[in-house]
Amino acid sequence: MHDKMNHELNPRISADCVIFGFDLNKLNVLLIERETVVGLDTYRALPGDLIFEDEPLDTAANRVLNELTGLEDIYLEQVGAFGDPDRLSKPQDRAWLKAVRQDPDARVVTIGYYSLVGMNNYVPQPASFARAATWIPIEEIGELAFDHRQILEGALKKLKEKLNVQPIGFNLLPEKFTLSQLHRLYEAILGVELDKRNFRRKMLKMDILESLEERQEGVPHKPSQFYKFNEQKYHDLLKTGFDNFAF
Amino acid sequence: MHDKMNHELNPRISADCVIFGFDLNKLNVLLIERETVVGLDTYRALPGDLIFEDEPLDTAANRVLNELTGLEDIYLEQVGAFGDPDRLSKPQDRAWLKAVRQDPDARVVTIGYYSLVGMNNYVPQPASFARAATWIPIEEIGELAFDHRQILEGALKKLKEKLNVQPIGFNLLPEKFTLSQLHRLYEAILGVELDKRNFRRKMLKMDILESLEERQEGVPHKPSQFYKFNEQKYHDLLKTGFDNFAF
DNA sequence: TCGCAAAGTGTATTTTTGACACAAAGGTCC
DNA sequence: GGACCTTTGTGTCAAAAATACACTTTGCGA
Repeated sequence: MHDKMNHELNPRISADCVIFGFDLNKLNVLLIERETVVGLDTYRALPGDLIFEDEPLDTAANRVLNELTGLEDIYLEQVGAFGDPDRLSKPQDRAWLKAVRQDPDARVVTIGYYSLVGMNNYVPQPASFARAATWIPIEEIGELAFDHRQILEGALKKLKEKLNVQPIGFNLLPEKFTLSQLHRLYEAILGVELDKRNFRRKMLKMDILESLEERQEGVPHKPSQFYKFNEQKYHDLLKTGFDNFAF
Repeated sequence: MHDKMNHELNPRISADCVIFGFDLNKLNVLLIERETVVGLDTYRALPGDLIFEDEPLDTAANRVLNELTGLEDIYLEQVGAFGDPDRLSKPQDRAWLKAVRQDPDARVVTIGYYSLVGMNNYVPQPASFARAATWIPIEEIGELAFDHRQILEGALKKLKEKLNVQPIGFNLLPEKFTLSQLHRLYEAILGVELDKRNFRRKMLKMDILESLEERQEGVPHKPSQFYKFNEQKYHDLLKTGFDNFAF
């Protein structure tokens, strides 16, 4: 819209990111702790901040995420807009806003995003106003700042829906993984038990996994086979028409 | 956030509505024509406008929709936020904004919504800056104002997804309808052909329709049976756990 | 070597899907 | 009133998919 770049903050619009991670056991979410305002407890929060005036929304989400946690180049999927006029009105949040925002009373509409990352190859690097950035198991997440709890619920709902339509779970796993890990991942996300044999049969029938020579080592039980996701086969499958990814 | 009401416009955030209607034959969308700016053709547009400063997003969407088309008390589902910095930069749009907006250069992020209404019991009543409000068959919709085309595509995608998860189609039909009408509706939304017998079998097996005594009259062929949607049975079904609504 | 823990595997039954064609009803037109 | 047109409404069979279910294998540790 403007010819010159305008990297001022847009005081009315922010982006918040729900980053899911999987530690091969439980589903986690990346949360930050804000710099403490003296004399007040502070909630954990989703990484998020105001966008720039001339910045596309998803670019902003990525930038903000990077500034607060060090995560880079993540594919973010939009959850939606959250715009309750009272969404910033909890006392702790008001205090924090007064401390850091130019216009702490402004109404801000936020755009929620979510993504999946492998917890292994990423160590949170808090910066900016994030005093800490930590993976928290999803069942242990209590109250969050602002309406972040609501954004989280929305993201989780979208994630579940998506998982029944696209085999996105691989983004949460290391490149090599076992079928049991994938199985646990599906159970963690969907929040239900899935029969082991039926899960394996269906997953393998999709023919988007490649079994590797390698097997687990040093485990005190039968070592399991490693697999990797075959993106090529997946795309071919989509082209030839396939839709039955649900469990 | 504020104690006193603040019905000023928020110059940065708008709401746009994609209203789907079904004329028992084709899927339509409710579009408005803006007041013409002298000397310029103008595109059709989705009903939409800036929100108020203290207004929840969905309230705003409903208000705006009502002001432009007369539609009232519609359940609107969010499509998402659309915030490309260049989304208002087409020349026709710029001219129109200059004519009507206080701050025509402001960057505006819009929140898209969609809904389904019965075309029968509603006649568009254009008002405000809408010179006309008209149902347009979805295949005949050409270029739209701003990024409204993109919002429309997004809404249609959500609608399809939703239809495979919830039998929402009934909202588009009169209270009494025939299975053929419902069949055509599904085909219109999903954009595919569905086998008549298989469609009927599956739909009836859900046991959420009630067949009425009444049949069609005055049609030059075998008259068809009327049905109505049984909301009670539908909710019971959800409680006992059912998920196979897809076609 | 015994025990433990998780991996890995097959079958039988039921349910769902998909493909497919013809008779029934009512109006229209001559 | 009979021929014809249009849309409704119906059943079966075969293939595919879902579900339920239990025991053997492997490797480590004690």
